[in-house]
Amino acid sequence: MRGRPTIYEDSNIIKKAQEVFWQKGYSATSLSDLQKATGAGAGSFYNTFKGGKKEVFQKAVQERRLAFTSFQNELSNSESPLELIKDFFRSIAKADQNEHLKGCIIANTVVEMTFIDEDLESSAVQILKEVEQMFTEVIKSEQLKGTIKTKTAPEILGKYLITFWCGLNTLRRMYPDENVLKDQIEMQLAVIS
Amino acid sequence: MRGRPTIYEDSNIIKKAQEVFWQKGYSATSLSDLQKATGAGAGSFYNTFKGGKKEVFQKAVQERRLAFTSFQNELSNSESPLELIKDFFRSIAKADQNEHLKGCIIANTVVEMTFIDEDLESSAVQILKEVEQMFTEVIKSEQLKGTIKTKTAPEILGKYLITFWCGLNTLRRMYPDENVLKDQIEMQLAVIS
DNA sequence: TTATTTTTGTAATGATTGATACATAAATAA
DNA sequence: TTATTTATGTATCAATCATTACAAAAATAA
Repeated sequence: MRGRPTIYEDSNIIKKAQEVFWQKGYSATSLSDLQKATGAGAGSFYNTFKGGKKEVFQKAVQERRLAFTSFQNELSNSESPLELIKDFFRSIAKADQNEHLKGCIIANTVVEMTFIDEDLESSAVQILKEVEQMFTEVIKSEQLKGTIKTKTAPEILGKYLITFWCGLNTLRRMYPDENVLKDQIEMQLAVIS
Repeated sequence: MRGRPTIYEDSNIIKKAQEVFWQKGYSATSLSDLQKATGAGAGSFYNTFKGGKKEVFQKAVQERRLAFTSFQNELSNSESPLELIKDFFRSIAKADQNEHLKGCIIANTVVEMTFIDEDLESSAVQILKEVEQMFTEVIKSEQLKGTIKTKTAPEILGKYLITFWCGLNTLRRMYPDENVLKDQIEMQLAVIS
């Protein structure tokens, strides 16, 4: 292949940009912030991402979506997928202070982008709905197996869990404290049993 | 009193500014946006609020806090405060599309301001904690009265409700639909009984 | 070598940001 | 009336915004 070799890999720019977006959100992150974080100057930046800031944000969000897809794979190989989901919630309590304050970039995006950018907002909403659907399906199957006694509709319980996820996104910032969060998470998970 | 009479009342500027902040958040709202919404030019604006944009945002948030204080008064005069709280949650489902998308300005602020402005973030967190405490106290008293059977600690149930409130803040944007929200709210309120 | 291609770094773009300067308007007090 | 005070409207500020322009760098192909 011809041309000057690439120093700043697309994937690396996205990763570094994601870190900044995750903390500061979309509007409060400047191109200057991104250039500092990625090391890439304006030349490389716009050569790689013609769509500029917005394209990189979209890709940072989609990058996060991959983590979810990967979790979905774990689920399908698991013997007790519900326990996997519960353990995932439980693991949140153990995160460090900074992770608590960062929260979930997808949930953050829904809140920030609602009247600002419809594309960014709706793609974040879609991801949350996919996660919700995953919750719902696992619950439905465990109800059939009889592992879950509650007869509440799986669609309601799936929405309950995604609501919890989004609520936890703020509770973590109010109380970035393992002990507080641990008790809350156990209490809310007990509803699904 | 001497001097040219005031056209743009402080309280009116704050109200109009709050509408914009509520929709667009802090960072994405420009002084130009505020001037259009309030009618006040830069002269009046900075004459009234020496602290500029940030001071007005603080006051818009505190203005919202008054709505909460007023609800607290209703509560203390009520014979069944828990039912009042539940009805408040139930009323959320009936809001119109735009209100759903706006969500709660306090919860929004916690998410947006975390790494941006510590003053604004922590004052929003404090308000959420006050609301949580109100929940907790009502639950505690109803447990003593025997109206609530659940023996779960009132502190846990209070945090459960504030977590629900913040989760609903995002669920409403995913499903700005009365029927969907109604069922979810009933399901989550049923936990406190 | 030379031509071609791609990336990089830097300088500049015009627009917008939040905030200030300041003259004028419009009231009251003396 | 005249002096004083306060609010308003407009012009302007430097800083920053996202983006573009473009020449130099650094590789391969011919």
